[in-house]
Amino acid sequence: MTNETHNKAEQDQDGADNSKYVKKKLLAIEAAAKVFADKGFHGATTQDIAAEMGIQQGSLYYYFKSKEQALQEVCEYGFEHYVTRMKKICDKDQPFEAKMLAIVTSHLTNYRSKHSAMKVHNDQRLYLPTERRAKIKKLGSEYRDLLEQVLAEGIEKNVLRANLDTHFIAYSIIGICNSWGSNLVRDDDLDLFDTIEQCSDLILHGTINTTPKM
Amino acid sequence: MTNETHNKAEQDQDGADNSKYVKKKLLAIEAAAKVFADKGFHGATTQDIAAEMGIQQGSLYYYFKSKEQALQEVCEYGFEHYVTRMKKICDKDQPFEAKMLAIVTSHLTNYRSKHSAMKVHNDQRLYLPTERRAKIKKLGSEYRDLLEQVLAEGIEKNVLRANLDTHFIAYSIIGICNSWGSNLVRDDDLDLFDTIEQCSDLILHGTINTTPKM
Amino acid sequence: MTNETHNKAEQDQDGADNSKYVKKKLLAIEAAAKVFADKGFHGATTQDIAAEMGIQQGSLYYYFKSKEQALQEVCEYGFEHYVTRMKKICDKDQPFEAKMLAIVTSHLTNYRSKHSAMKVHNDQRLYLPTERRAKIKKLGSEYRDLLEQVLAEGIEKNVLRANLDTHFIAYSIIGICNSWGSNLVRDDDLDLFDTIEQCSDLILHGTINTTPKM
Amino acid sequence: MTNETHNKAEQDQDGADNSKYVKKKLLAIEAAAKVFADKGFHGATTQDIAAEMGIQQGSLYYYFKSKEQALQEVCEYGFEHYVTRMKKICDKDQPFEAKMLAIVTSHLTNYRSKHSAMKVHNDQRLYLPTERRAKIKKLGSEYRDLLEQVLAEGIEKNVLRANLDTHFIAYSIIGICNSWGSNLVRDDDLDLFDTIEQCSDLILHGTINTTPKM
DNA sequence: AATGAATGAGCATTCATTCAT
DNA sequence: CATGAATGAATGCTCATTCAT
Repeated sequence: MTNETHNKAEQDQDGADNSKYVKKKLLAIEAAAKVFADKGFHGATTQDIAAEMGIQQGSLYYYFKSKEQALQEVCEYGFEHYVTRMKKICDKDQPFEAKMLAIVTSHLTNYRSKHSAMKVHNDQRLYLPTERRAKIKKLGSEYRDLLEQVLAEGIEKNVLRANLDTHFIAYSIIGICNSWGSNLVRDDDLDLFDTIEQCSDLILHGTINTTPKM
Repeated sequence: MTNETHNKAEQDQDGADNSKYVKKKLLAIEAAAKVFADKGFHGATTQDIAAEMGIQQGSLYYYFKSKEQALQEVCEYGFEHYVTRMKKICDKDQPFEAKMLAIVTSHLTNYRSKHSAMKVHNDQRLYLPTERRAKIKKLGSEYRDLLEQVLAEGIEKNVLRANLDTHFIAYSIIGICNSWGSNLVRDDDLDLFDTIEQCSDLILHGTINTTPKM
Repeated sequence: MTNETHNKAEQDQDGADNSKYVKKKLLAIEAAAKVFADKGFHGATTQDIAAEMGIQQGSLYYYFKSKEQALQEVCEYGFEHYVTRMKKICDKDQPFEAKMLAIVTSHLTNYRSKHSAMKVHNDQRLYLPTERRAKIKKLGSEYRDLLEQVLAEGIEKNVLRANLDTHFIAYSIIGICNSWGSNLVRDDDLDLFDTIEQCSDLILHGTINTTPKM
Repeated sequence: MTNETHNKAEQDQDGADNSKYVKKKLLAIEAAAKVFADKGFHGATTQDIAAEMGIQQGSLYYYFKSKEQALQEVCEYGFEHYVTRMKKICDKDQPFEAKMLAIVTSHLTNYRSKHSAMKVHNDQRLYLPTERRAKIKKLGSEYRDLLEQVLAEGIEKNVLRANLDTHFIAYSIIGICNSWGSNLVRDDDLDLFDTIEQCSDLILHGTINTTPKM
């Protein structure tokens, strides 16, 4: 619990009807996310973020103690429900293919809804000092671990090839999904469900034609 | 004799024995690449680059007219032999699998040799103003086009599944390779050839076990 | 509410009680005028201007968007009430000699009150890019036109010699006045009214003795 | 005689056949004059001057020890034959009107031939530190003194009005001439001899019509 | 809850100057 | 004579941050 200062920017859950603050804080995070996504952390100015919110530059400090904290919060926000959702998917008793589809869907859908924050998480989190990255890192490994478990299960059940390196495949899946996630953010015309389907298909079946040649 | 401008930073191809300049200019590009890769374009300072080269900040402007131009040159440098190599691979008369392996090898090897410049190209080129990105963009599409051709060939020869969307697959391959490329840059212990093999395998065969269950 | 830009330096006429800003902005213009007059536009630093105001260098940019804009505003300020006053003089129904005296008085008095700004207008306005000079140019021609009209009237009424080139004389009057204006700025001991009288006398009667020789 | 250093830039009259150096040095002064006239002392760069001469920036230091020295030499060069010529005019036994015409002619002609240097002398000499201005100042007062003598003579001979303040008139004449000199530099279409005539006429006869009204 | 005003450190860039070759 | 290479100090400008109101 941060009880060192009484700066509003540090107390997030006062319990009472600070609902107005909470709502505006969310807007602040989203504004920061958008601006960081567009210009990068160092390329963005607090003035940019304030303008995006429609407030004055100085007022921003009511919501964030510093620019760095804004980045941290954006990254955490972009990753928040992520692991939670992944856990739910893992816990369900479903065939491997269904799980994989659910995972890809979850990943890419997140890009479309919290797009900016996700992009910021992927591209800009490295500009945070190590201390600030702790929570984000933990979430990241949790996510990867869960994914690896799903893959291990697949192998065990003989659905996946026995010689697969689950660590490698997990990274690759995340890589493909992030890559398409960026495209989804950049290109509004790109169809979400089509992309999901194609990603899953590639991950599952690769590109080689396995039906016997005639 | 270029007697309109005497700024070395503007003349790139004098032909004569300006080999000393050319050599140091290359060092400048590599220093800039390293610094941009580490800190991002906006997070890096010209002082950082100069320090990396072992010269004074002001002297850097003997080699680059501006920080932006440095970024441009790094991006172009990182992509230079890229398309050339891809063309060579495409022109050879080889089975599809061999070509794909060659492509992945080329892509990932480039990351290890010109690692920083490649990373900068991928992550920072968007911070260049559109005019400066023209050449880079052209190289990018050429690369993608060549890759799509290879895939189309594979489909035609019945090596690849007929229902593949070459555009989608091309993007995905580039996505996986860049994702692993970043890992190769970040983690020196990662084995290059192992990574190459696993990437190719995933792209070709996916994850699903196709041998009949017993 | 201007909510597109929140840079004070861009909003000049808010109307409301931004009187504090307006007052300090005026001080800023006068400080800039003094410094530009002393050291020339390129020889002056923003640090000089800030020091003259007693604020920090960076704070200067709250009042001016750029050094160039400061020069522009100083020039316009130095010329502002100028044409207005000239118009009033022209409109009055007075004999030519009285008008000419009024014009010289107005010109030289302005040097003493807004001395620096006037000097800057005369000596430094050429360092402004053409776009920034538009308003200043317009004011300048208006001034000259009015002066030429006064002269034309004088000729018409047979007070002035018929063979005078009004354009040439107008330029010359401005030349003499500016020349003495500079002296007035440089030398505080110079008597304003004496200078005015002598200037008018020279312009009107030249130097030649017209009383018949004995 | 400066015999402290052996820098070529300080030895001007070696006696031998340094005619090549002398010629190029003159070109250097004229190049500096042009550039200073266009951009002002502080606005001009040594690179500009070198470019104007067609040499490299570093090579300029063969001709000038410093930028300031270049300014000094330009100013002196622009004023050099000036006083000499004035002396010749004064010494001749001519009626006052002829002398005045000769003076104005000399002044304005100089602007057309050494135009840039003259302009620099007038507008930029103040940016020199006091020590460097000694010679220029001396020349300036000599010039003014001679002019005042001519005027005093005119009064004595009853050609000029007895109540004239020679000091004031001398300054005014210089003021008018410089003002038109600048115009001559700026506007190539302006007719030199027409300007000379009109200036003399204004100085001598003023603007007032002295012929009795009918 | 928000803002206007100010700050001060940092940054890209310029430029006069030097000097070995 | 001339240049290429380098320097380092200065300068315009930006921006995160603070704080009284």
